[in-house]
Amino acid sequence: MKKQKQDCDLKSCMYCQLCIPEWLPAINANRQMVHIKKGELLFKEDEIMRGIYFLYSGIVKVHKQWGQKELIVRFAKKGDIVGHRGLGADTIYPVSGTSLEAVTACFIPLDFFMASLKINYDFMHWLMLFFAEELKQSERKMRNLAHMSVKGRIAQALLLLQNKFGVKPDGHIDILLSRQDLASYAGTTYETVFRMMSDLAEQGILKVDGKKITVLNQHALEVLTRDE
Amino acid sequence: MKKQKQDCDLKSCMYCQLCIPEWLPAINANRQMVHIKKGELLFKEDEIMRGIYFLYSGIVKVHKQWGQKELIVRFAKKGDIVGHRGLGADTIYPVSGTSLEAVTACFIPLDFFMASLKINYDFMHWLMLFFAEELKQSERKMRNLAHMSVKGRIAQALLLLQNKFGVKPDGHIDILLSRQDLASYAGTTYETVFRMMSDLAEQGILKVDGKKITVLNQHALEVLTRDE
DNA sequence: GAATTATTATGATTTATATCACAATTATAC
DNA sequence: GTATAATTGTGATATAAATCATAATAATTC
Repeated sequence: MKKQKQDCDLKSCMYCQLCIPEWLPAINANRQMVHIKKGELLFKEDEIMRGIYFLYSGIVKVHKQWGQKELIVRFAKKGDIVGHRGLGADTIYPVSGTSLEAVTACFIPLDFFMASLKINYDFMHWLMLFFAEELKQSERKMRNLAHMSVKGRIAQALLLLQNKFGVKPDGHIDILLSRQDLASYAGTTYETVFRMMSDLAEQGILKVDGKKITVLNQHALEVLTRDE
Repeated sequence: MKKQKQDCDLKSCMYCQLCIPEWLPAINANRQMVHIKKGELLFKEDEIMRGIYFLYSGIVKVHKQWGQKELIVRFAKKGDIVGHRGLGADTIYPVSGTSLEAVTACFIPLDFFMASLKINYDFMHWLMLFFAEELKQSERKMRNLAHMSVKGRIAQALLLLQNKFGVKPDGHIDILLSRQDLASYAGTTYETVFRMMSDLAEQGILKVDGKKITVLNQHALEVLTRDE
């Protein structure tokens, strides 16, 4: 991972948008542009938190390990904040961030970030509500892992991905994931993902062409995510 | 649920501790004491958020439903904040709060609570870090549900309970849960909880006497929560 | 562009854990 | 203090989904 000074427009993330204008020069002086290639680590689970990242381009998967198995807790794209899960009682990253395609990000060192919070009420308010929203989503997913069937969780995962990344002109969800990543996101194995997706394709609910997945019947997917 | 004006010392929760002294009279004017009996709802999943609660006494389980099944995401005791999961993009409670024993709580209406945040930087900062910490814990549990065995999850649940509620002089964890509640906390069924606990008792790791559970070998439980 | 590595496809087999069933307690209510 | 409901204990059975195995593609790398 290389770091370099380089300009961004200072208005493409919530940090720059919500900090007071007088603070922007300070941000400019403290930020570092970070470039990583596809498949590289941006930050690593269990390591001491160095700071926060705001993504300029590319996609990052945020994941936790359990022995050989992983669970993807979130995907982040342009404009998103990542690394903030390290905040709290200790400042150890509880997750890793790995790029799925080449990533450019703005790195804010932890001490400067914490100082920013003291000055910028609006940003801290936003961050607090953002954590609240992520907690909601996390607990919804937790319940799904505990009680929903695998097919329901895969349906839910596809709906969330479509909602976050949108679709290309031809209709396929605008993110290309390996079966293994999809499995890690839905909390299952890639073999099971394969079987369930074949099944959904046969039923005409999905169209699957390699990594390009098109939702043909969104309502049917939503029904699969309902209880009972 | 009955509400009544009644004094508390205005210093038993983080809200009163971190708000500026000048704000305390406003808190005093807006808070409402709430009393509910064992097994009653304090707030209900999917309902519009009315406000936040701080517990004075009793224990509350915070839980989500999935059809007939439930998942307990957290237990709260004296001093703890509950109902804050309603904050975020919308203000719908994503969970229910049910008392496990008679509860007295301080209710703060949502609009006054939001106003408090604007005035009291220290409290908002604490709340933000509290959300961050809860998100960490939530995602750890999420990973456990996805990849850890049931026995590991039960061991983890017992360790968390012992850590939060402590032990009575005779050594048993200072919270009495039904097997079903323990199961809902560990993300399994009460039959499986029973079997696993019998097993752990046979191995001399636990002592189980009705609802009184004593951890005899904490290290052995911790080993069960490790990966591989 | 050949060689190596990773991903995808697919069936067979195993296993952990839920579900079902019912008796025995224990708690709660009237 | 008896009646009713809820919780606990325990074995038998079912099943969803993981694991194992192996071939077929596809994607990197040198």
